[in-house]
Amino acid sequence: MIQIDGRSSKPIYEQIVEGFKEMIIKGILKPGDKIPSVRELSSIIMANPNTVSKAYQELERQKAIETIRGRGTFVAVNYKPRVDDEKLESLKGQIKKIAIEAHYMGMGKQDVVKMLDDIYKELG
Amino acid sequence: MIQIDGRSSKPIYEQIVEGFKEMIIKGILKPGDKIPSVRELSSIIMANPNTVSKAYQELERQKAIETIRGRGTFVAVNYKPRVDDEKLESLKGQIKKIAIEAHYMGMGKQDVVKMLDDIYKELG
Amino acid sequence: MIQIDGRSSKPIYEQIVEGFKEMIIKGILKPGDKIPSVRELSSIIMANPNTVSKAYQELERQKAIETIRGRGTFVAVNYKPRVDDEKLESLKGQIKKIAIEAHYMGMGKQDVVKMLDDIYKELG
Amino acid sequence: MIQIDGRSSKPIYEQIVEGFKEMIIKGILKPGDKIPSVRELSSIIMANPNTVSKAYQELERQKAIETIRGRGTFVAVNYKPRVDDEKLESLKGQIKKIAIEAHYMGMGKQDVVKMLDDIYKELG
DNA sequence: GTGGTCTAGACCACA
DNA sequence: GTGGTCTAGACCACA
Repeated sequence: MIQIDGRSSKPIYEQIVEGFKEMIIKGILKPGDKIPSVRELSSIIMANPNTVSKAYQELERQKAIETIRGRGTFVAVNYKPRVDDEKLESLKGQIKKIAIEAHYMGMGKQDVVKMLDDIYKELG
Repeated sequence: MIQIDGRSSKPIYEQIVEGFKEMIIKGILKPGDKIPSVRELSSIIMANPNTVSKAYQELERQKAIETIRGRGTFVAVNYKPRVDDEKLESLKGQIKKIAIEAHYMGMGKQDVVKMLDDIYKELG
Repeated sequence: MIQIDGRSSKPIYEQIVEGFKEMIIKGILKPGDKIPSVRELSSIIMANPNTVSKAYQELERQKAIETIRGRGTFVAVNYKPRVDDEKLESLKGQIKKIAIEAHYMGMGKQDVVKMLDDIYKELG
Repeated sequence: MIQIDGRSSKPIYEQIVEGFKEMIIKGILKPGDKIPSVRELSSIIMANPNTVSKAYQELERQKAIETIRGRGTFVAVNYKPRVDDEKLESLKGQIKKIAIEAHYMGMGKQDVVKMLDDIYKELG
């Protein structure tokens, strides 16, 4: 299901959040699909339930998933993109960072766009 | 000179590193240009000297700047891009994250490429 | 009849309790009216019978409904308001919380009173 | 400083969140004021640092406070009310609940408005 | 020192 | 069983 890299500098809860969002975008998980309970996932990926819980709460805050009392947790059915000024600014900052880093690796705009192409192919 | 945002979630030392690299790419700083000493910069941006020092060490490790004993610190003159496999993988990961986040903000590939265009215009 | 939102953060049994009290205040349910049995309601709203039972017990404790052995459950006929000090304090706390939250949404006292007006119109 | 009631059914972290917002509204804490560090407050109110941390993160998410790296945590200076549809709906629901509960305590609209008056006097 | 992350483990309300 | 809350305690990056 979700691949967790304990050696990564990226926090586990963040890997979980991104992992689910990626699977949803790829269509591996569809709106309305049930996802594992906190306890289930924590035992699967061998992480503490609190860590998984933190990830789920973040995903719920972002409206990517929703919990239905007594039924479980599901991929949100009515996700509406939220255009948040602050988030947009953050995204721009991240892109700028990538452009700079790419440049320092000898890569120009073409190369970055190429990588972007590959990513989008992977995401389907 | 360099803009530091203490409110940002991005560590200050990282902001310094990125700030210098950005100024170098934009040509505001040219190879051979002298940059402020750790003490100078730390007093200018009101940051802990240790923080500035850490940033300079990172810039030096990346060969973006070089220190000449007794003379000061300078923008590296003969920077050679390094195509590090590990870094390339990290870059790809960052781009994927951006694609996913953009998607969750209702933005598709076109929009991301558009933002990339703007960034490259800004970097000149 | 009663609308239950499993996605709400509000417990289902609480939604049932509030739902009945609202219908009674609105006059949709009148003193002496029969209400569904636990089993009936639980199958209607697709909830666990234990959940409905808990709600009914709470409503009974508050004297809003009463069960007559062998006959069924009914809206209480002679409801007497109870001015419980503890409850009054709790109510005040809830109102304070609303005032604070409203303030943080840029709403002043006027706006809250306006909302209160609307609510009372809705309740009839 | 902040009063925590361990006997309350309201979670400690929520009491902290509300407590700060109340003090800010009352003007006891002003924009730019420093608030205790997580560790300080946790030792003051004798709660676990994690609990305080959770409260601070929530306050930061709500833009009520902000952390400046290496300087500490402060009451936000540029708070802008956010008019969130969902939050507005939730507020309405809470007000309705109050109206219903008040009614069941024999209190009408006038009484609720009176309580609201008192609250706003207290908040200043 | 300061906050962020994580684990282990407990208790509780809810369904 | 399920998620939410909390404690105790550890480790780490950052300043």
